[in-house]
Amino acid sequence: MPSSVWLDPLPPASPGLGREVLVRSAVALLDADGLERLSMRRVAADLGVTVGALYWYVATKDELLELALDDVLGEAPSPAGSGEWRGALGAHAKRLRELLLRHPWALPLMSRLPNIGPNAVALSDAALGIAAGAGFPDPPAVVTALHDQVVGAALAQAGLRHSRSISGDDDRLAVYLASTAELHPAAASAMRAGAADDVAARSDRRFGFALDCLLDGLAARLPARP
Amino acid sequence: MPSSVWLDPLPPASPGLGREVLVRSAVALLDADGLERLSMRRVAADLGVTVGALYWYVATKDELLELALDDVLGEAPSPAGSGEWRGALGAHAKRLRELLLRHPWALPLMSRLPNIGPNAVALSDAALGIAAGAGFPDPPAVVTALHDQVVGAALAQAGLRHSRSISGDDDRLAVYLASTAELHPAAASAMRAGAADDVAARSDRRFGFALDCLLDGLAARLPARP
DNA sequence: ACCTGAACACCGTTCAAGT
DNA sequence: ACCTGAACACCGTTCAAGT
Repeated sequence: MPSSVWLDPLPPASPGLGREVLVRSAVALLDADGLERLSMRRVAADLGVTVGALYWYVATKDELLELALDDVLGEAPSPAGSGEWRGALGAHAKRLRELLLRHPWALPLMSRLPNIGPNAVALSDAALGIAAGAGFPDPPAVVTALHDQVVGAALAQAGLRHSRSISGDDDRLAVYLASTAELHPAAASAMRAGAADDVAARSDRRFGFALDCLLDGLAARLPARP
Repeated sequence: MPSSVWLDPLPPASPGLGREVLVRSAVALLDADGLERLSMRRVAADLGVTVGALYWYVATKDELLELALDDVLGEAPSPAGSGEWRGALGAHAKRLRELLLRHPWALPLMSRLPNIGPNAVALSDAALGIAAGAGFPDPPAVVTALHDQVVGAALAQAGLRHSRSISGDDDRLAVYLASTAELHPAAASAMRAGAADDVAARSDRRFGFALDCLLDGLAARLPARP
């Protein structure tokens, strides 16, 4: 029976540890060591407490992760509603991408957990408001298109870090690339370029390109204002 | 010291279990129960063998996951190079999306593992060929834009399944929605719609919309042919 | 060459018992 | 109300020992 933390009544403010303390510790550990290395026991150790104590504040590890996910989503300032829609939505997308690159552990969580926390809601509400204000007939479709591009780009960039970490000092990669280059030259040369050291800058450029294309396509579909 | 299965020499064909058997079992279990429930011990049980036996064929669980990821990537037929680029790239994106929706466990893996296997390479090589043939000055940028849109859409849809699974029978969701509707009416009504039962169809429509916008933007940037 | 059996250091979660 | 201590059923990985 799947559920979500956000559906339960808020716990009373307490003299004990408190939920926020758990979440702060979890986010810090997540940022430092990644999703795979986070364990309830590590959070407990970080807080100088026994594992069992955590279960007073949180029913399950997934609940804690839900809270951590929404917590970092709060880092993005709600986009300003004023000004022209294109700049506003573009800036919103860029801020969201930077947030996700700062907290890459949040990406896999979005496919596993509800993600209906208050900060997620506030974020998408603001974006929906901009799209509606611009006159788009289906604001959720617009926001989804942008959101998906951002998440996909952040996920790909997180994945690139792993390909890159094995490329520098390892010449087994060179022989693998040489072997694939015969059948698939274009992909092999793209991978070779991926092993270079300006990955972050190139990812930035490519995201900007994709975002511009998407916004152009959206603009072309905007009905004329009355 | 991170590495990848693909950099190691191929293991000899053997009379024993064989790598392919492990991978087939892993993919089947992954499809049935998801990433979180996959364990080496379950794979071993599925094959009627002891856990330790698996480590003769695979150095680590992550290696097995790398193999499983590339295995399902082989399900997508390489896009046909002939015909006009827009239809070819659009069909490619749609096939990739369907594949990822069939194997949602592959999505989080792409942010954690190298993903440089032969099927991944073949897939992107074919897409790069189409973009290059169309005359785009930077084919990787084109393929990345499409790929990211696909992955983001698939990830969001996988996440929606979780929000939906708690919504049907639970009226705590109704009170949560009511409470957020005051501050964030647009997002709340979008979430309410997300609880309806045509999620898959609406995700299909929205992905088609985003894809069309993106392709329009790309087409507008295509230099005139000589 | 391939596999078993048993061990090691971890997990998430539960729950009596303390304070 | 909050936390400890200890237990339970799991993990991934290693490795001697068997065949």
